[in-house]
This record gives sequence, structure tokens and C-alpha cells, in this order.
Amino acid sequence: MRDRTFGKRTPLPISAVPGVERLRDSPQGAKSTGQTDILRAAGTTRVYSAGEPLFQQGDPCKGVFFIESGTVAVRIRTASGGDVLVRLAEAGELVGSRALLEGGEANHLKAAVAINEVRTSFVPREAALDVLEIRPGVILSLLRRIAREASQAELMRAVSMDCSARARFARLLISLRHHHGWVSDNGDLFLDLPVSRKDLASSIGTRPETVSRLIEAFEADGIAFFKGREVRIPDLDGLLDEVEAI
Amino acid sequence: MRDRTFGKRTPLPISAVPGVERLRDSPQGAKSTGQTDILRAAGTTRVYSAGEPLFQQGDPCKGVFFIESGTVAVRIRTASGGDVLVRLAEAGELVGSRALLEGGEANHLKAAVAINEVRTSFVPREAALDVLEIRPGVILSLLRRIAREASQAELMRAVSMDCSARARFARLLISLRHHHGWVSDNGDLFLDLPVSRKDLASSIGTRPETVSRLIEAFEADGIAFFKGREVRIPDLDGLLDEVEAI
DNA sequence: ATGCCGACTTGATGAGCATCAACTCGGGGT
DNA sequence: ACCCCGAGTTGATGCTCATCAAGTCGGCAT
Repeated sequence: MRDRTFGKRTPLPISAVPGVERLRDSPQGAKSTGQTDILRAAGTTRVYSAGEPLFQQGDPCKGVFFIESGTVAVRIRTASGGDVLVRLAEAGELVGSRALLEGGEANHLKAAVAINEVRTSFVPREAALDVLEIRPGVILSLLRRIAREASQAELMRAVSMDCSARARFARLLISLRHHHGWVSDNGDLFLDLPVSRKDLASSIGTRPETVSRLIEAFEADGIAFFKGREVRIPDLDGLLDEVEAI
Repeated sequence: MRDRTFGKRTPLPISAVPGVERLRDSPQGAKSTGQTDILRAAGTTRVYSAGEPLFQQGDPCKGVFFIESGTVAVRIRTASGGDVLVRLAEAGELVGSRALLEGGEANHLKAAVAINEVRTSFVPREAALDVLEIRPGVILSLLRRIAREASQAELMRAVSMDCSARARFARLLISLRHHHGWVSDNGDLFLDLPVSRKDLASSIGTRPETVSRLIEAFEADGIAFFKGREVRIPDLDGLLDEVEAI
């Protein structure tokens, strides 16, 4: 990291922000308090296969999805025809919570698509509101969860805008390790990238060509090695150095 | 806008996202449903003078602030010593709510400082939770509010990362018009910038020098004219063109 | 006034990355 | 086997913006 002529900007910021990393990476829903389980229980299970949409941008919001297993890509379509990957929703997380909140007949601002086989519990809007009215504990738990996401998004925005594409890419890889990574026998960290380079690029606000070059650079620096969608990371600390701040 | 050789990137994105602009600009709290008024009523009023902090980064979260009048800057301190302006909280909005909800003894991730004379209603953590337990309606209203912010922050992140500093600056100016703008007799829009150029810069993820140059460019293009912290905008549509998408 | 200090501006330089274009690679279908 | 098409890569070019540096301006205290 020190042999590069990389950092022109100030080293980069947002220290003393405990929790950003943890917020993003902890499988929060998985160990949910049990309160939201009451809500989840009011739903019906459905399994989506890879590529199948849970809903499209513009669809009316009919309810909220709990992801039981699998990964869901949340995207937004741009004016120029491109897609921006807004986030990857993992097992335990919520998708479409907007349905509960914007009264009446709201439409989805984003599309949600299953990336692999995804099992969801779908709770219709009315059913969810019924539960929420009866059980203040549930709604408080839900509030905490959404508040956490809000806080995270706000921080991510500040952090992301103020650091290089290389640092953002490193951060992305790190954030994927919990749900898409494993450790090999000899201690190397492996990732199985859930999405295309184009998606990787859009999710960090850059272009596929740049991602290619970042990959090239990471390999040249011995930080990470890519073969298709598989990534080998011999030393996680090397990547953490790239981020330079949490 | 068409005589510039400005846009190298794709025109810019995130169309078909009704509401982003409205979310940011509507004085949501001002016309609050009345539900949250119940919560606000449980608080004690306090007036802060310009520059006075409501709380500092790292302080324990003791409660939530309703802003009755005035403007509060929410900042985060970076590793390199700089401050990033995360948002401006206006009359009717909430400050410190998220920290309140992260269970137990959380500390503030951000600092909140009064920019001008600010009147707040402070609701201690315990009192707030008491109210929330008794009144599901209040908490639902709170949930809506916070979820809206979350959705906004998520979109803002995606949008911001994918557009130029010039577009981000234009967007910032536009977003300031509701709480810091007025229309003169001859129809010009005027803004009174609430913060320094350094803050303007950090809030859009750029540097003060760049803000200076953007100002220069806007003046050269006849889009906006700056004198100190006062801005005159002869034609709002000119600015809206700069954003190229909401 | 005068001096001082921070906020702001202006200039020069080059790094980072978007863009356009051409290419290679890999998988699926006929 | 072949073609085909999209995904990914590589290369050349130059725009945007960060950085360093040297100013100017304005407010405030002495």
C-alpha cells in the first residue's frame, strides 16, 4: 500500500465511526430478536429461482418480503438505460419495507431480483399493519432495524463520496465476505462474487472498465486474485489497508 | 447547458424516481400528522444559539431532538481532521433518533450543531420509549418518517456517486430553496447559504477550491450569481437542467 | 487605523477515471 | 463443429477534479 502512488486525496476519513463495518456485515436479521419473527410468521413462503424478480420498479407495493435464504439484488433503472445496483439484500433482511410506510397506493422505486435460489416470506401490507397495531414490540423492533439501515446508508453516502474507486471496490469485496466468502484450508479467503462486473461497477459508482483495471491493480499488488467470479484473497489485511478508514 | 463541454459521463441517471426531490424538499415535519406531536409534547424546550452543539460525536445518546425552528448541521469528523457535513436538519425534522433506537447505551456517531438560533424540544430516551409503548400510532408515524429518510439516503448515495460535482452542487442549491430561499419582487430566486464553502464542499464530496470554480462556472453560464453567502438565481430551470435527472 | 487570521479565490499541475473503440473469451444454440 | 452474442478485457485519449501554492478579501481585536 505504501509503494503505490495512489492516494492523492487526504488519506480518507470517517474514523471513529464504530459500527459502519459491523452494520454492513453483521447478519443482523439472522439473529433477529424474535420480535420480527411474529411478523414473518404472518406471511406466506415462496421460493424464487435465480433471475426471477420479486417485484419490478413501478409495481404497486403490496407487502414486505423477509428473505429466509439466498440473495436479492435491489436495483434502480437510470435515465440512460443502465441499472444501478443499490444493495444486495441477504438472508434475514427485509425488502420492500416501503410498502408498510408510504400510506395508500405507493409504487416501488426499485426492482428486486433473486440472484440465486431465494426463499422469502411475503407479508401482505394489510396483514403486516394488523400485526403492527396489536404488537408494539414488533414495530419497535422493526423501527430499530430500519433506523439502522438509514444510519448506515447516510454514512455510506458520506464515506463513498469521499474516497477513490479503488477504496470503494476494496470495501465492497470486504463487505461480501460474510455472505459470499469462505476460508480455505491454507487460510486464504475466497469470495464467490454474486453479480457481474457491471453490477459491481454500478454499485460502487464506477464503470466496468475501471473495475477491470482495479482487478488488474489488485493482482499486481498481490492483494486479490480473480478468476471469473471467484476471488482469492491471501491476506485480508491487505484489503483492509486499502480502505484506509471505516 | 448545451454550449458546455461538460458532460463526459452518461447524461445521468435515476429517472423515474418520483419523490426523491419531494422527499428532500418537503418540510415534512412541519405538516406532521400530529401523531409525533404527542411525542414532542413529552419533551422540554431549549433554545440554542448559533454555533452551539446539541451534542458531540461520541456523546452518549440521551434522547431525541425535535427541531421547532432554525437549522442544525449534522457532521462527522474524519480521520484526517476534516468535517463532513452529512445533512442539514430543518424545522420539523428529528435529530438523534437513530442513535436512540440502537438499543442500550449507544453513542452518537455524528455531531449536531446549531447553525442559527435553534429552538428544540428534547425528549429523553426513557420518556420517548414510554410514549412509544403506549401509543402504537406514534411509533408508526415515527417509523414512516425514518423509513422515508432511509430510502432517501439510499437513493442519494446511488445518485450522488454517479454524477459530477457540478450536478451535485446544483442539486444542493436546489434543495436549499425551501428553507433558505425566497423570491424577490422581479421573480429571481434568492438563497441565503447557511454554511461555509468548506461545508458546502464536504456535503457534496468535493473540495472548497472546486466549489469556488463551480461558482465561477455557474456565473459564467448565467445560472447563479454569488455574493458572499447570498445567491441569486435568475432562472431555476437553468439549475434544474444541470441536475439532468432527479 | 493596523495587524492578524481565517475564509475564500485563483493558478498550475497532474492523478484518477470516464469514454470510445477494438479486442478476446466463453457459453449456448442450431 | 460452427456461429453468435454478451461479458469481460485492453488500449488510447482527454475531461474532471484533487492537490499544492500563492495569493485576496473581510471581519475582528488591539
